[in-house]
Amino acid sequence: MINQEIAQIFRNIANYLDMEEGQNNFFRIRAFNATADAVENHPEDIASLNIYDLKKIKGVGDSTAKDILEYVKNGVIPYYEELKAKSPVKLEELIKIQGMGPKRIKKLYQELGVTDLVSLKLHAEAGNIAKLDGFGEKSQASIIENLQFAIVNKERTRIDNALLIAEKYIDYLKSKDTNIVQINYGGSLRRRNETVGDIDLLVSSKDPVATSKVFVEYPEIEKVLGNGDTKSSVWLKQKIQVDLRVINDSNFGAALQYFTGSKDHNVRLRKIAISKGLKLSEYGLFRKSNDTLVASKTEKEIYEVLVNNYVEPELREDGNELDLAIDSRLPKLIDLADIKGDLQMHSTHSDGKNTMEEMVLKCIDLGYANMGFTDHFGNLYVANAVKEDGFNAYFDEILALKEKYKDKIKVLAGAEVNVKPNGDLDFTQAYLEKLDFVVASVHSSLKVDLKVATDRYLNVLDNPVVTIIGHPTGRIIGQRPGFEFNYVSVFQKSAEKGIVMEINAHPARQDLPYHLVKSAVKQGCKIQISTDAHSVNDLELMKYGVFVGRKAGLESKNLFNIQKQLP
DNA sequence: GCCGTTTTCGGCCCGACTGTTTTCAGTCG
Repeated sequence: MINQEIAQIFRNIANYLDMEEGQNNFFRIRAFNATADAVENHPEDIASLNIYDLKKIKGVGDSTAKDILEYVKNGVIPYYEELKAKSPVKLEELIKIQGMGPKRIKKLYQELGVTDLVSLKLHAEAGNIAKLDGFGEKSQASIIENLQFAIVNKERTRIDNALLIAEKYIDYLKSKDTNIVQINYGGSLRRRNETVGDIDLLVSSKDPVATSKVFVEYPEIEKVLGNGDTKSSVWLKQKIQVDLRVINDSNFGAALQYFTGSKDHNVRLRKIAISKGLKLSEYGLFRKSNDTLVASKTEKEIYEVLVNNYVEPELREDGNELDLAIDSRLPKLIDLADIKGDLQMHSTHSDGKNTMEEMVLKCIDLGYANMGFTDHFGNLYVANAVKEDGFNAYFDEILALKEKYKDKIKVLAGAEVNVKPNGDLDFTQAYLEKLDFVVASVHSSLKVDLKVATDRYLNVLDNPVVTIIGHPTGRIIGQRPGFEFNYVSVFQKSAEKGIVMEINAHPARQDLPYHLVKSAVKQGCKIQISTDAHSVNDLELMKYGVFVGRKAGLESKNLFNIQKQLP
């Protein structure tokens, strides 16, 4: 995904414009920032879009669409290069420092000749900054302190880590402060995005000041970034920012709605409010004519007044979900209870940490109706894959467990078979035909062009033993982008052949990603959510796959039911 | 620069916090 990279460039452009002398750039600056947000939040890789699709993204217009195409083609945006060349200041590195914006950077350059982190440090330590108008001792001290933070790269945090951090923080707050009435996290974490930039906590409290104080006393804090009566921010040792808002309990719903976003969703919802003679803010939904309160206590009331139906947080992205709500066509989203089995897991036969029996017992614990072993098959050296001579030992153990636990769970014999570059399966077909099901997964030749990747899948789909395509894009979040293929033609063919697309629930994969799940379902594919567990504990990662499914609008009827396929 | 159910021009969100002011500018979300 190139989105983040391009978004950052548009932000930098906005910041350079903000530094320009006397120009009235206010709205252009805002437009560039809006484009940056739009690009960053767009679920598809924008490198794969043409000019028409780019311009369909709200916030991307003629000029920025051309910039994006230029960047994808040549790796530079000429206008940005011009701005950089014209400016003596290394804005990109200075702006990373908390509290430094375009105006201050400009002033420091004009008065002291600060152009980069080195000269900034020099002047701060020499005490020159405190002498400037608009700066003081505190600003100078904070610059010195924050200089070390500029080096910390603010990477996005994977949802599983963010969720753990948020839940732990909430537990701490609840245990230390009895003034708290309601507490929840909002933002992209609540919308279940695959990664989050920061964590937003929302609290209603009988004593906001006391709650804010408890918030900044959390032992995991590395640095308090701000601390007011109703709003505070901290940077944790886990390298993630957490923002707190404290509000009245009577408008908790309105505030939660507001702070859950997304921005696009909220903008559209506010417009709907206006069209009904109402106005929506974090303080509630009000009648515009006389400011009387219409709703604020719960999100549900607000949504019901505005769009007839409650919209689940996972769906609140581009605003189109509001049309579905108005027409009462929202999907009834799956939840964890709809998951009846797990069809991708590994045991000690390949690279798993637990024995088959330990895995079976855990799946019984989880209340599943079925489970399938899918140890690696083929020439996957790193994964200690099962070879032809190991097949019987593998298969017989599953048969024994199948018999032993037949009253409690249906144990299935499967395999995760490696797909060769040409789309053939890397195992003797006659063995595979004995299995209950086969997951075909690509583990190598990940860097191929679209045509090769598409043909590879089209060939896999012709093999009658294949039941499920495992982690279809091959991506690892934060490490590698995965390969692209012609989604529509592959999904169409898999729907025709009754071959199922996987949502690999492992938080490092979340593959298919939600926008591709949408596309697969649109083409008629069934979806299987599996954990790809390599240990007993990994079997509990299922919820992350359910999050992806919910974001995609998945209903239980879209889920694969292997029981129906078996004799 | 972007946008449009008042559409090709004329609008474009705003409030909390901080540090510096003595009523506000800059930053941030």
